[in-house]
Amino acid sequence: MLSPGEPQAADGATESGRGTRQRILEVSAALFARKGFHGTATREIAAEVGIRQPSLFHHFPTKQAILAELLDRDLRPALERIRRHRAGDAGAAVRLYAYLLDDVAALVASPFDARGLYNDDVLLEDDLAEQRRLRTRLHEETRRLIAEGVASGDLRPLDPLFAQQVVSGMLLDTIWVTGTHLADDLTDRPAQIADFVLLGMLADPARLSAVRERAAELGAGPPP
Amino acid sequence: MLSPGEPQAADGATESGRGTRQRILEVSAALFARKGFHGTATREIAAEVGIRQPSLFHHFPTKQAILAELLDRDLRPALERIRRHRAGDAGAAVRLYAYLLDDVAALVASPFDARGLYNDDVLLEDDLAEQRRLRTRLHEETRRLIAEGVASGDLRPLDPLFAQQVVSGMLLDTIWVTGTHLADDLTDRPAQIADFVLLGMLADPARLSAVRERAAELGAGPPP
DNA sequence: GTCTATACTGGGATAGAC
DNA sequence: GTCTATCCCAGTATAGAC
Repeated sequence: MLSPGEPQAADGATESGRGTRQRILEVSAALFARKGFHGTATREIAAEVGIRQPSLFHHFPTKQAILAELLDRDLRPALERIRRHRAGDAGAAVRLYAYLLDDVAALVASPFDARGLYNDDVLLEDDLAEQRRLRTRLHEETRRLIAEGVASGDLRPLDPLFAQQVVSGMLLDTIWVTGTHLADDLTDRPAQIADFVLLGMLADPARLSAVRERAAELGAGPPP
Repeated sequence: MLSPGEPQAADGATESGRGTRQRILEVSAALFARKGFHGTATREIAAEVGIRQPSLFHHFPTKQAILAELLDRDLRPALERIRRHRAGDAGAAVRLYAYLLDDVAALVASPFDARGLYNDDVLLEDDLAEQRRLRTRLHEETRRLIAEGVASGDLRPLDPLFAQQVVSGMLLDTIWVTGTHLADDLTDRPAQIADFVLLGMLADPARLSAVRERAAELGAGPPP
């Protein structure tokens, strides 16, 4: 998945300026995803971008700085999404459904391949404390949204920690599947995920179609 | 300086022979899980085992060989489990439920920490072709069990690939949660996971309790 | 079966020319 | 902003004594 507007030329990119930084991010994300942070050499990144290894350090001070920016670009919009949806005034089940639709759609469409950025110990480095914080917030928001649903009776009495872990896991899994192109067609994913999660959590599973319709009214689907 | 010969182990380990090999496997699994294969240095493994780095190579020819054995010990019993359950004569939903109970219980109880062994590119190395094959088989068995359920009408008409990915993802996620001790009490996990998955897949969610009871009759719970 | 010493490689990062 | 050249450390693995 290449960022829109960038030439997909073999390498002789006409615009070397701002484009290079972006390409470094995209290429790094894909490699980190496939081989892990430690498994990816800066030389590989450079090679795929089409420059020499030391040239990377003109754009980023360290290899970790690349990771930090990738995490930021992944986490900040995600946090914004769940906050926006949580703040809605529909029932918790509808808000959860709408959030899932929106989030999965965003993940599937992202030019970055965030998969595998989170399974690593690197996140424990001091330099990534901020990113760790963002991630914790994201989990908290998820847990709260679910807890609201449980409290209102929309959702069955799940352990909120378990439920949050399920949701986070399924979202991460989506990123993985997206990145590896393990599934050919991903247009259905948002609905598949949202349906599955809600069925597993709704106090009354028969309400799924009502929840789905209400979320659709709110325009929660992926933007065209 | 450590006195050579006798281990300083707390658990009456006069056996330096076979015990060390086992400890290397356990320690490596935990470290690979936390830091990834490439992120883990053989020196770290050795340090935690309580020997010097070169001594590792008396027990394993290469670092990759440690990983290969870990994968084997994780995949072979898992494959055996799903085959056994798939071969049962209950309905597909019951067999799926029983398998999930059994598998999650095994994962939670495992001395090995298989989390993070699978997210890495190392799996693509030639030496790990056999392990890759086992993993594919495991996915196939899962997909078939689900497909049987869909065919019989027990399960709603899910895309089998999507469903398999959900199940595999949730199992991997369990391993992760187990390893990080992110949840204090895991005795409920098998039932939590099995319930959640079945609710998401059953054609008639109201049948869950019946499925649950039938699986319990089959003695599908974790062995005492 | 474990040790010390060490060979050898790969990888992150810097210096300085163009 | 990219290059070449290079530094230096970390990492896997081997040799050989005990």
